[in-house]
Amino acid sequence: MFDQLKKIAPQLQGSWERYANLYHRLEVPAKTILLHEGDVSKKAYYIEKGCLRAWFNNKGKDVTFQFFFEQEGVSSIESFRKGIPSPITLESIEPCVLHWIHKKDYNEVMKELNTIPEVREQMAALMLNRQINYMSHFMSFIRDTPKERYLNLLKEKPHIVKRIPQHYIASYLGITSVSLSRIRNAINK
Amino acid sequence: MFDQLKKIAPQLQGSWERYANLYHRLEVPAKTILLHEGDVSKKAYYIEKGCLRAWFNNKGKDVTFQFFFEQEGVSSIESFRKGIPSPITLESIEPCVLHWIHKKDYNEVMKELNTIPEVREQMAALMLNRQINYMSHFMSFIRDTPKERYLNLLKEKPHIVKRIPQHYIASYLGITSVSLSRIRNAINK
DNA sequence: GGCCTGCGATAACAATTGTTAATAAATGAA
DNA sequence: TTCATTTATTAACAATTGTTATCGCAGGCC
Repeated sequence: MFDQLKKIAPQLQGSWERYANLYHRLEVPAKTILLHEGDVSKKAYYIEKGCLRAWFNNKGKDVTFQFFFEQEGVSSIESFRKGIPSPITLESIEPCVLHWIHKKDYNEVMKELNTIPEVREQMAALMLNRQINYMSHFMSFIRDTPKERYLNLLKEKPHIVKRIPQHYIASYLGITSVSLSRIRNAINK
Repeated sequence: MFDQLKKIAPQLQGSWERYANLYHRLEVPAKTILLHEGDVSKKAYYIEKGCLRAWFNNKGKDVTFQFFFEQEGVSSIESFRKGIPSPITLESIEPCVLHWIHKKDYNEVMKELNTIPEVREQMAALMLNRQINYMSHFMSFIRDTPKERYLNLLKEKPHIVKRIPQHYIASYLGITSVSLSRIRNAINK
């Protein structure tokens, strides 16, 4: 779970085990809600096995916002870090093996890690990359047609198309499942 | 230019003037390009007066990505911070009074500021907020219709609608200027 | 003033997407 | 296995948006 950080800050030696003990293992079936839209998030998750989606309710329909897979950390970042109501729901798509940490413990770990300049830089770089990812994802929405977005997804993130039910992908692409079905049909010709 | 930071780190007293001297004043007419798509950014700008837009070329048409106004810092963040070719062009919309700083100097200032925990926290919070802004902007694209996005813009950021030519706003909303004109016509009834 | 350019509105038609509904296939649980 | 639920496809029609082109207006520049 801390593989990357261990390389950067080996001087923390004994601390890693202590950190790992703050995480709690959790197995959940598919379609389990881990955080409800509107609630304040107190837990951050790490995915050992399975996948999740973040979605929100829009006029009675659910709109999928993002997917998460193995070896990824998951939270409603604004809710978890700022203590405000979450704009999104977190839900398992497949049966999952997760590890969660309480906000209180997470903050303690971060406090310690932040004393190490190398780790701090690494964290800042991670945040920058996350921001750049959101920006380029957003750019594709004002640049490309739904058909182009689907073809991009097939090329750039085929694991999503292979693993995620199509109607979730449709709303992730900003279209209806009917329209995605038509687009797929048009491509196979 | 450092108003916010002065409150957080008054102990830097004499440094502010030194920092301010690293900035160069620059006046430009409208439609001046400050950074070309594909070039590596070496300068970050601060807007004293006027406004800019970030746009990129898509199949011969330019697509506006973001607007910037007075008292805002502007750069192609991935190009400036990571030294990679910029995915966007920066261009003035109105005649502007700008202040720019060279990357080398910027890094020096940041190095000093990063030694102060309070400033570091403030910077991290700023980055977090930027990311949250991009996320919620993106959410509006998979949630709302073009008409709803325009109505949101009118409500949330009326200064953009008042000040920016309509065809730039259209591509910012992900639609053509013809379609935006139709939407405006439909609203006025 | 006269001219050019940029900007916005509108029309006509093509293309795409949304909506609703019906159906079929796949999946999962008892 | 059987049954119920979920998921994907297709059709028909409505609504929206894109494309192309024309027109009028206002601002800036000579």
